[in-house]
Amino acid sequence: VSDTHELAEALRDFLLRSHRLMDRRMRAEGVSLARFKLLSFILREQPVRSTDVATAFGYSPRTVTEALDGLEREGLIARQPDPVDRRAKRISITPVGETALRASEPLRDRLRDDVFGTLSGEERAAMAAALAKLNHRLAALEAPE
Amino acid sequence: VSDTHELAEALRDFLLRSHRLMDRRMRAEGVSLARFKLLSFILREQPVRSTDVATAFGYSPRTVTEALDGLEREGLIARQPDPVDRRAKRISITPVGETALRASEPLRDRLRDDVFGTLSGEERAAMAAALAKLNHRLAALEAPE
DNA sequence: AAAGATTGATCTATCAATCTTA
DNA sequence: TAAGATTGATAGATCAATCTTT
Repeated sequence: VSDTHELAEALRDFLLRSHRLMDRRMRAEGVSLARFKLLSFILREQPVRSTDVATAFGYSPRTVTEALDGLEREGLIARQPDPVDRRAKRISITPVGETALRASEPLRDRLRDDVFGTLSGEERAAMAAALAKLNHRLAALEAPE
Repeated sequence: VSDTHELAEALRDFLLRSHRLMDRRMRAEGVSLARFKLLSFILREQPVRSTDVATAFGYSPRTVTEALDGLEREGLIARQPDPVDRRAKRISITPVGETALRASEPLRDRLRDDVFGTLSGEERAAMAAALAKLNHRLAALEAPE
């Protein structure tokens, strides 16, 4: 297939650089992008279990425990024993965590719009459609039974 | 700006998952995707310095030293003192490294074509054009003087 | 046996600091 | 002073193994 090489490179380049930019700026005024996403999810779905986070984000269990440890260490979330299942813990966001989340939200939105705003509505739609195809194909390759 | 949220999520989701897939499969028969890229560059440009690698990939110096340490530990590359600049080292690929690189190449190409092959030529071209715009915009934001 | 959570070892990446040489 | 390379501390992600409870 022609020209997939350059396309893949450009895609990876964009991810790496946009992630670096957003992370750097967001961290300076509150929470990193990765933490922002976790906190958003926890706020929306709380009380939530570790395994729910892993499923929702497609992360490995290890990644989630590690991330939650960090958030808990800084008092942004709390873990409490699940009253009905003694294997599980219920994760909730703290007032400190909610404040940090709210503080970072406008910056995140502004940066994202700054970047994606260079595309026209048609271009964004075309890109979304292409990504949907790609993600669908990827799902097929991941589970090749 | 409308619908940038879903677009950004889809993009991030695709990159995370495609990277995981390629890395898993490639590692099983040779080298990871990240190492593959480094080895390709070193093979093409050798003898090369650490700072050249950092510049070419947009990586931090720390990332490069760490990566080269790993490659050297497994005998895929060698570092030698630069004869004319005693601060520098010249990095070259070893026969073992070249073999590992060649072994992984077909797999990498096949996987990439498997994924991107679901898009038509027009779709790939549109996506490449959009990414070029995005990367250009990102560069402007990175250096905001 | 399977599910929920954690831990150990490792890779890829960052920032910030340091050391040597130019 | 600046450039080339390294090191220390840390974040974010993987796989594989373990421990407790269902």
